This record gives sequence, C-alpha cells and structure tokens, in this order.
Amino acid sequence: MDRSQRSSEAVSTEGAEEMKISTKGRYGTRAMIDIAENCSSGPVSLRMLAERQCLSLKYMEQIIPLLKSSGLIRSARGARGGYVLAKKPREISLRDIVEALEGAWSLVDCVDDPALCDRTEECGAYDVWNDIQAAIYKILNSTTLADMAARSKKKAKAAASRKQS
Amino acid sequence: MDRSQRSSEAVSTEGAEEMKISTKGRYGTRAMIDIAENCSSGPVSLRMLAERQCLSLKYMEQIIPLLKSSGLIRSARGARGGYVLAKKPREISLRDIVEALEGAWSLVDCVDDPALCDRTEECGAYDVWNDIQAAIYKILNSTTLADMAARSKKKAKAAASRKQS
DNA sequence: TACATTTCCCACCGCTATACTCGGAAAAGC
DNA sequence: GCTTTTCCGAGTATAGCGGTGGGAAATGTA
Repeated sequence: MDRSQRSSEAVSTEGAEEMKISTKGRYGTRAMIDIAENCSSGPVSLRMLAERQCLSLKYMEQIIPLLKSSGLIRSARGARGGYVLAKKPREISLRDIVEALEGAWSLVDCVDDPALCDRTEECGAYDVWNDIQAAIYKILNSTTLADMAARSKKKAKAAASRKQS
Repeated sequence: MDRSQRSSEAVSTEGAEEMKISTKGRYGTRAMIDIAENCSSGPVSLRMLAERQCLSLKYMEQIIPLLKSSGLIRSARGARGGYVLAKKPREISLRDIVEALEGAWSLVDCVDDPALCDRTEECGAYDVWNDIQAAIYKILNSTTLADMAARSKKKAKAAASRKQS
C-alpha cells in the first residue's frame, strides 16, 4: 500500500455509480485539453501530461490510444516524442472525443436500434429517452476543443489573479 | 437453457454498455406507465403487468419496491392485490421515477460535489458536464407520468387503427 | 555508439454493478 | 382452506471499471 504516489481524483467507491461518464471519458477530455494548450512548443509527453493533470501515467497509456486510433491526435515515438493534435481545436468536437473514448453511445439501446425492442411503437417512454439523447448530443456536437481550452485558460488566469491579490 | 419462457427485451451482451439508463430505470418507468393506465379498475398485479409488458416477474418483484419506498405507488397484499399510484399522474415527474430507481444521480461526481476534485476551478470540461446534466434534468423534471401515459395511449390507438386498415 | 526517453503492446487484477433466478413466508380475498 | 398476491433474502454469472506491471521497439541526444 504505497500511498506516496497518490494519483488522480480519489475514485469514490460508495454505491450507485451507474449512468455516468467514466474516468476514461473524463480523463481523456482533460488530456485533449492539456494537449491543446501545450502542443504549440512540440509534442507533449504523457509523463508531463499526467503530472500536470495529476493522473496515473500507466492508466493514461491505455486511454490515449483510443484518441489516436480515432484520428484526433498524432504520436511521435522516442525521446522528445509525445502527442500533438491531428486537427485544429476548432475542428474537434466534444462528441468526437467522447465517442472515441466511450464508443458510439446511446442512452438506451432501443433509441439507436428500434429492432431491439418491439414495443417502441407503443412505448410511452421511448420519446423521452430520445429527447434526452438529442439534448445531450446537441451540447456534445456544439462544444469544441477550442471552447474548452479557452475556458480552461480563462479559469487559470482568474485563479492566478486571485492568488496574487 | 430453457428458452420456452422468453422474457423481456433480450439484453444485448455485446460491448460498450456504459453510460446508459439501466434496465431498472427502463423497466421501472414502463411499470409506472402500465400502472397509470390500468389501476383505475383496481390494483394491478405484477403478474398482469409483467405479462403485458413482457418482463420477468421475478425481476420486477425486485424493482417495484424501489418505487414503493419512494412513495410513488402503494401496495395491497393478498389475492386481488397489487399496486396503485400514490399520487396523480400529473404530480409524478419522470425525475421522481428515475431517481427512485437509479438513485440520486450525477453525470460526473465533481458536478454534485466539487470537493471531490480540486481542479474544478481550472477544469475546462467541468462547465460542459454541468450543462449536459442541467439539460437532462430539465427534461426529466418537465415530463410527467401523465404525459407518458397519454403518449402511450395515443400510440396504442394508432397501432390498432393501423392493424385494422 | 551508448543511453535515456518515449510510445506501444499485452497481460493481469480486485472490485462492484447489472440482470437476473430461486425458494419460501406472510397477508388477504374467495 | 385455498389461491393469489406481496414481500424478503440468497445466490449467481458476466462484464466493465479502474487501475498496475513488465517489457519491446523507436528515436532523439551526448
């Protein structure tokens, strides 16, 4: 039980964890924001990223490939290597990111594939699930990495000036 | 492998089940709609409900208590017993139902309890998670059981007339 | 050329939740 | 007294979550 190298956010183990964005999704988007903010001066290594974001390096090594295989980032191996964005921050939506990390997703299966449930024709709840999913996707689609990076920068600045005063 | 008594919707076992409304949530709301539609002529038994909705009786026996302990339905034991709504359909929101079934819920923990993550002050993603959660709750709050029951009835009628023609 | 850094790959692990099934007791109407 | 019903507590198989750990291969730098 070596607690000296505490990593990440102290995952809460107390009940009812269902229907959440997983750490994969959250850590991954944080990684994307971090890369967006730091890749202007060359590739960002996972070591630095994990340190800055206070995340487990080994765990990130597992998450990052998902972003790469979806074509959101590119990698450079070897010393001074790391990751860079594959597109402009404006052109990467949060939906791209979440979908890369958590897979194509639906709130309930029957919304995506009505064949799974022969009751959609008579189900009074179906429409609501559909509405909720649409609302989520609307936000996911309209939020870009550029938006989030800007927000992050703004917050950092605000925090800094608060410290100074 | 007794497949003679096929129940429910054939839970898909193929990957990526994360971040969904669970069967508890879905079956439970369907149960509520069914009770709303059928309790005018006396309590509805789980046997009938499960049959109509094509759900496992034994599984429902486990889900229904959640709705009862949250005060959404009342029970009558013994023969001719069953369940009735404890309030008017107008006064039961989908949020009440989902919360009874899945527990108090948040998309990501730090949205509900910022103490869990000391980075909310600088996290560029936090606001988005918050927005999404708000959008979901807006729909959950504004949808009532009466709405869903009405929709269900309308759909059933449409289906029937389609069959007739 | 040696070396440190970095991505990459694969295996393993404990834990918890999901989605059930099963058996039986207690209540209540007929 | 019999059947119908709720009620209660166990047990179970499977899979995902959230990691850790051990290396191999690439690639800049001294």
